[in-house]
Amino acid sequence: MAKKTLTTLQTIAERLHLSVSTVSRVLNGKSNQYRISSRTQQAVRDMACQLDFKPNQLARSLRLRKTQTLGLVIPDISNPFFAQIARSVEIEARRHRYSIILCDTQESTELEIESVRLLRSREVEGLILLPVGQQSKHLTNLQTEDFPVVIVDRFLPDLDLPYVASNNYRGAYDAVCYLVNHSHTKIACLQGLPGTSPNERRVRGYLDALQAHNIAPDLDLIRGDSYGSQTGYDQTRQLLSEKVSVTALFALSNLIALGAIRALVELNLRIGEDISILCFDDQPYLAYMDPPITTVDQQNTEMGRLAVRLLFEQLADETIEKKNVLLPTKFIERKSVKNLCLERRNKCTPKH
Amino acid sequence: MAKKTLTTLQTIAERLHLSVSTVSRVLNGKSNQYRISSRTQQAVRDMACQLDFKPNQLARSLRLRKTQTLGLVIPDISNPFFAQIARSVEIEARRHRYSIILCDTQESTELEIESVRLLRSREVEGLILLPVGQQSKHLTNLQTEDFPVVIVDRFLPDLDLPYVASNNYRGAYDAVCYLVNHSHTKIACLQGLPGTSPNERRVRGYLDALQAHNIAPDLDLIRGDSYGSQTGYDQTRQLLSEKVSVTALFALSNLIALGAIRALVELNLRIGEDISILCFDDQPYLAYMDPPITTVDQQNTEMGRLAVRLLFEQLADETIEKKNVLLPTKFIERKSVKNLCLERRNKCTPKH
DNA sequence: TTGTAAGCGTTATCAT
DNA sequence: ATGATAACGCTTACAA
Repeated sequence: MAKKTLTTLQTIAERLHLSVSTVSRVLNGKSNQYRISSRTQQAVRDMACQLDFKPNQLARSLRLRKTQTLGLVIPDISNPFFAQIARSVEIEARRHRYSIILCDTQESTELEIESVRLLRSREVEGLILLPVGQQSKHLTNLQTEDFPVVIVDRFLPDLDLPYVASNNYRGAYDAVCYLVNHSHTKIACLQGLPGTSPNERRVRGYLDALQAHNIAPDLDLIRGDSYGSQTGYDQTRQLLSEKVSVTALFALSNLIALGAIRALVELNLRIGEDISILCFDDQPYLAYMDPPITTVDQQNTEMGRLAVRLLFEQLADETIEKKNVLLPTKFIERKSVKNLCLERRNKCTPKH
Repeated sequence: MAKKTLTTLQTIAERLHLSVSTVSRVLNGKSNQYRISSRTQQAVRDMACQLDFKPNQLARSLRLRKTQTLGLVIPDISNPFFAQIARSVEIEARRHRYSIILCDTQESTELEIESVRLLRSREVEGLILLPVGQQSKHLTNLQTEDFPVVIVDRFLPDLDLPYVASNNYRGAYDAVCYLVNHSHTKIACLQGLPGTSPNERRVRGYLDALQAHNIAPDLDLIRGDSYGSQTGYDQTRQLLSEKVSVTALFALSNLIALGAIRALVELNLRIGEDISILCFDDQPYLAYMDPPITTVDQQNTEMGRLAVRLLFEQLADETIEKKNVLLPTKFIERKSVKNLCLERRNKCTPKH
């Protein structure tokens, strides 16, 4: 194999009988500042181009103590919800000439711990962290060392780190109001991962909306333990074998809804007729189902962009003014909820 | 703000009145090799732990000329197909203790060029590249400098770089055979991005399958110019307004199918009854549509894993034996294709 | 207008 | 069994 002889400042300098400093200065656009002759400038540039010189960012980073790199820690990049966030994070970071090191934690706190350590070891300047979310103590030192970080989606109640998330409470509250206004009172809640903030907020919104309409919540109607589709399927089958009076399902993720829908189809229940369904996280296909599914959409792209923006604010300012952002959700009405009765109930307003 | 005073080998060495070399050796598990006293070993380890020492990988990489990093270049990470590949790449890389720098090229060759340059500048040891795929000359120097790289999904005919992709030709061929065996002869092909290898191979499979059954292909039935859903919608509307006799649609991506389905619904055509549809790229929701959609599934996870494996083979061996892999697709029969006639046609076998 | 030299944090080579 | 030193490729005072 041909010897891999890479081009460095040294190489260029030698060929032109110059010092590395001069070459470095030219290539960093400091020619004017150092009054480098235009002849030299041209020669350096030409040679750099000719040799296809690529500055070694490693050396640069080491010297400058600046890596132009952010860490992105995500529970499951193959989940479209996370993938959309990842995309906007990458794009926004690149706008600032930063690169992204990606870690998929596979929904494991253990891998999350390892990932954060790894990324810090690689001297990333900051972290965009979508935590698994059920534990938080492994993140306390990020706080005490005030290492630049922005938490996204699932935040940690007992940790005071800046975050950006959807207004899950409000989104759920509004959704349940919508159901109630369509005269549903027996509404099951197919929840995601208990103990994670989006889940807790949504469940709280569900409960509060019911109470605001003087409907006594039945805690037994809250079922499930993960954001995946299997749970949606299992819980729906189980539930409908017990509680036949349920008229609507509120699924806390689109995958849960997918599972639920399969169960309903198997049970020969017509969606939007025999039973209504409504779910969190819009995805393109939901508009194409039969019937199209009514959803609570999150602003994924905005979430990613904002996270990066907040991170850069931390990197720039000495004064880290902790700023948390809750993005509004967007209710998308389609055809999966039946209006059981034509007269509307009283209008509703959320508590928080 | 508290001064950011990071712990280095130096710090530990000073505190223990040792040299950095000794500390380095202990922390790199070379204690035995250098016969370091167990007392020293213990002291070093304790201090490292106490100070929460994280070795600076930048310095390490620079010195060792080994970054333990791969570059992943992807046209659109928010596309579930790509996201699934990305995930398996990340997981497989991590198994080898490698990190991933992610670049989303937004389907732009220009950004692809920039990304490759950037990644090489960051001294990644190898590249997993999912090219935009319509141009290739900007990648020739990867070949001439034999920089370790594996191309995934879309490969470049005039470039001799190792790749892993699905057997798109065979997948399409089989799918069209299936349609023909269900007595369809007027089959439209809703294609993706022309000029990209998966598209060309699939179209070729489509044509060959028709010819193998003595059906003269009508080139006017091949429509479309991108993998997105808008194309699927537009082309389907257009097509059905012109060619009413078409009985089946073969969509070359699931997004195209989604668009097509919307068009069909709007036209009041019942899928699997009035018209049949079949598409590439299985996604979870396709099983839940009404009717469930028959698809040609690709082994995304395997593709990512294999790509990393091929890349590591390159990194290990001096002898770069170029190895290309075509993964078989998997035909998933559901309910979206109607059998127009009960007697079957003759069995089919592909040409390649 | 350009060169010299120190240093970023690590590891490898050669001493002792 | 441990230490001193050079080097990885780059930037930046400080010289000249």
